[in-house]
Amino acid sequence: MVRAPCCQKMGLKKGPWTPEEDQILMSYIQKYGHGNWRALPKLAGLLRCGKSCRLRWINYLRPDIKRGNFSSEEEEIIIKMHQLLGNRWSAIAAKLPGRTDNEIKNVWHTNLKKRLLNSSDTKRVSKPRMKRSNSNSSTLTTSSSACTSSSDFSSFSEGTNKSTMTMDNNINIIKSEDIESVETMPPIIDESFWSEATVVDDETSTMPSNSWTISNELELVPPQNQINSVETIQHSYDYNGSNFDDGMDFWYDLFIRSGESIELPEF
DNA sequence: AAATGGCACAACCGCGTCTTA
DNA sequence: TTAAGACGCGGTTGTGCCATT
Repeated sequence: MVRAPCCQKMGLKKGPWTPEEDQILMSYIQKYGHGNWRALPKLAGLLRCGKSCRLRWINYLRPDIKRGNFSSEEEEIIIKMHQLLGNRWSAIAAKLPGRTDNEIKNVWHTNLKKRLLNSSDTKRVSKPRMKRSNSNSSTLTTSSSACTSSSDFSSFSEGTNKSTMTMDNNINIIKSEDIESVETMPPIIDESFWSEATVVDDETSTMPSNSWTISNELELVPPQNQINSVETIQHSYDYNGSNFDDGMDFWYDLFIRSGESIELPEF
């Protein structure tokens, strides 16, 4: 399939928007809505491509855009969410009403990233991964491929040849060729895995020895009686999974409550 | 005062995903 | 089921402003 470039038509304007163009776009959308972005510029009388109009509206003209510097609270949320989600700017933006993904991305690259690098060498910044004790770590992958369905994970248990196996809620599974024994597979996890997870206060609760837990370092810790299993089977969180938003509120809450650990349901 | 470098922000580009016919 | 179009996202680039030399 051949994709026609968005702005292939000659004569379409590029570059900074003028106040007049802004006005035209704003009044058109306020009057008719944006509908079909591709058709919008023609209908509105703008010499821009639909993509450019969409971006201008979303990043600048929308009435609910919040202007001004980011508050320290907002920056804190961005940092924490970035630890959790990686460069999923739109997902991060969803947690900051009035802020756009582009804006957050800019703030991150020009400000927060450097600050974080300077702040501490020891503090964890990278994507958290499950603890692993397998020395053959180089064979493991952290694919960013999108999760598809929990059945993928089930089929993995049956010993397919897929190079990477993924499942809902973004537990990403390593290459099947790294797996030596099906007996060492972790239990199959379905959608209830996350929704049933509960937050446990470290101060007052004792973790059951047969439950998987998430440490304050956000690493998935196996139950003590399954420690040996994780020598051959490893999970890692897939922050780029396209279905991740479903469970994001849960993770967001977890981060906001940083310092607590959570208990996952028994498999 | 002019030149230069760095920063912040807006906008573009390419690609993956979703939707529709 | 599949091709085509539209949308949305993340990476990158361009540009203007400001501080420094």
